[in-house]
Amino acid sequence: MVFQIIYDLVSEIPNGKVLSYGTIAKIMGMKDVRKVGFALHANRNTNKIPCHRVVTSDGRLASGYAFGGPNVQKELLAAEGVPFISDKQVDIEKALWEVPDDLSERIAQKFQKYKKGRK
DNA sequence: CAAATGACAAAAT
DNA sequence: AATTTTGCCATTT
Repeated sequence: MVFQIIYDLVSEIPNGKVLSYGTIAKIMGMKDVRKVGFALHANRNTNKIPCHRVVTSDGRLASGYAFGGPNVQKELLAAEGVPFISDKQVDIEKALWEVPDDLSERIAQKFQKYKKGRK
């Protein structure tokens, strides 16, 4: 399922970097960013999936439903060296991870393949 | 099976 | 400039 694809990508985010929902959607060629977050929320394997490295488009942390609270998320990010502009806003410009072309292509292909096979 | 839901984002007011 | 509406689709019920 697509959730797994999203998990794969998120799992590749290097330490100290973040991705926005919109970026993930763009990489996957997905037109709906909501289900990106939906995927993360559906999954509670926060120990396996670094969902704290996923932020909103302006670098702010996602809504309060983040695995234990935004404060925890901030802690985790700060501990990884993510630059913060203010209390709950990361410097998205500097912290945004530039996904390697080969990886992004691979992810996109996975999604396309899945989409094609589905129904 | 039809309908509701959802950690967002960009466009339109 | 700030707030509201629209888009959009996999998953779940």
